[in-house]
Amino acid sequence: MIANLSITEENYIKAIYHLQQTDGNVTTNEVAEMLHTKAASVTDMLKKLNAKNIVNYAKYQGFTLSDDGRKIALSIVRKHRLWEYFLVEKLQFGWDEVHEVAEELEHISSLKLVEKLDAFLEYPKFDPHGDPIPDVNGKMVYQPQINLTDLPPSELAEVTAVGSQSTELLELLKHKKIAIGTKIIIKKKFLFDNSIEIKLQNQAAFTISQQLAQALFVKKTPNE
Amino acid sequence: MIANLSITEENYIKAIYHLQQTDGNVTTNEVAEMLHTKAASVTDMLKKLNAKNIVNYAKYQGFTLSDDGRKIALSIVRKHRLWEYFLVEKLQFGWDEVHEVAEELEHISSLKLVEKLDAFLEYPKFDPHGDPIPDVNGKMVYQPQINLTDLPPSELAEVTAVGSQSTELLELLKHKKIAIGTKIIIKKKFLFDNSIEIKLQNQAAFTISQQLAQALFVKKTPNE
DNA sequence: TAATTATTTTAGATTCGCCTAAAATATTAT
DNA sequence: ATAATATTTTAGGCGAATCTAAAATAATTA
Ligand SMILES: [Mn+2]
Ligand SMILES: [Mn+2]
Ligand SMILES: [Mn+2]
Ligand SMILES: [Mn+2]
Repeated sequence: MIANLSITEENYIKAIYHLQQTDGNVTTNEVAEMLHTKAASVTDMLKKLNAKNIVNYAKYQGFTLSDDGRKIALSIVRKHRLWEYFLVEKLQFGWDEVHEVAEELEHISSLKLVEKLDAFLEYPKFDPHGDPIPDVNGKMVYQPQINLTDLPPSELAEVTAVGSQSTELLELLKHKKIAIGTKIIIKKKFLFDNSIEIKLQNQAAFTISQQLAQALFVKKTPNE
Repeated sequence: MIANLSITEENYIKAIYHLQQTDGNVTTNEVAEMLHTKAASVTDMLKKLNAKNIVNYAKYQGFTLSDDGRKIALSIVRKHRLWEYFLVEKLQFGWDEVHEVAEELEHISSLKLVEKLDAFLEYPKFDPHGDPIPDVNGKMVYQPQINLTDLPPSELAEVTAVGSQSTELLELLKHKKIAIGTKIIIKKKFLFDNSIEIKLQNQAAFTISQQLAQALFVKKTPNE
């Protein structure tokens, strides 16, 4: 059951995992776009992963991860998010700076390292972007959250996650002083451009774009 | 000046660095042996590194690192030893378990990561095996130390470093309760097999082999 | 349904790191 | 100095991961 995969193979497996979270069945072009490579390269890799029983693949039909594939993907996601947590909490990185570094660290193979790191960090449940960290067995906390655009006006909510790790998004959030845990109330929705007027604690209300609202996930907070 | 080297290239550069510490001029076969590869592969890589001005190489003449090459090597050694320190001091690894993991971690490219890690560890000067950690500028503490075989009898000394990171050596040292910092006195040298009778604090004297003695480096301690 | 367009796969090359076998060069022994 | 041996380099090839261009298949549109 011990995998011994190349960094490239691991990156493909993780990409397929993330794509099938939203899409179900994954396509060649989606993977190519996500990994900044070409469709032909993806097909080559799919044949390899299929031969290793990591992916269920039939020509022209799309594909999904096998059970083994999903386990591997979860172990990579686990490492990625644990390292991100380490970078932010222990090394004082900004939450907008950690993704690229974790992209490398997630490929360090030592199992012992992951478990010791997890213990050192005291078994965190969420990474700095609000995404759940799988445990040793691949289990993670399900956080019931909704998109900010689906939050009704006047209800207090708390930011739980962001929809992407792009520098651009995180830069904007930093400027607007919005982070994981920030309390938010929707004041008004504008139908013209789907922009939303929101209010944070101890701050004047301001308006954010539809794009930004869609990138924010929240959970409703008991209005104490 | 930014390098962007493959992991393989980095491993060659580090190997050449270590070999030239003892040998001065380095040979193809030495590198091949250290990296468990073949002489022909080393020649291929030397051409590449020569083209990048990382090594001074002339056919059949042996080679050394260029100034650039040395800088690169030092930055890899710095990362390797910082990570080893991290693994032992923060994650509670044994000193005999960290070398292989650091062999991977040393290739993580983020400069910011190294500096933040160094700060987090409070700028350690030596790794768990007693080897000095280069600072950002490649400078490291010179520790005047001698081989245990050169220590005169009856002089109190302290173990400062070990000559290799092999599991076999570290296992033996653990069993004999010898570590970095351990105080040692030589009781007697046996000419027949160059074995040495030594005594540690609060322990009965025992004899160690020539091979083991050669793997230990010490500094003389003011006999308070 | 048939034609057009989009997607996916194959074919054929390229680069990197590695190998074995043979040739070139250097070293050592006679 | 010449021969034998050791070391290093070259020649030629292989697998992994990538690419472009062309062919195969699927999906969409007319
Ligand atoms: Mn990655
Ligand atoms: Mn994250
Ligand atoms: Mn290495
Ligand atoms: Mn070390």
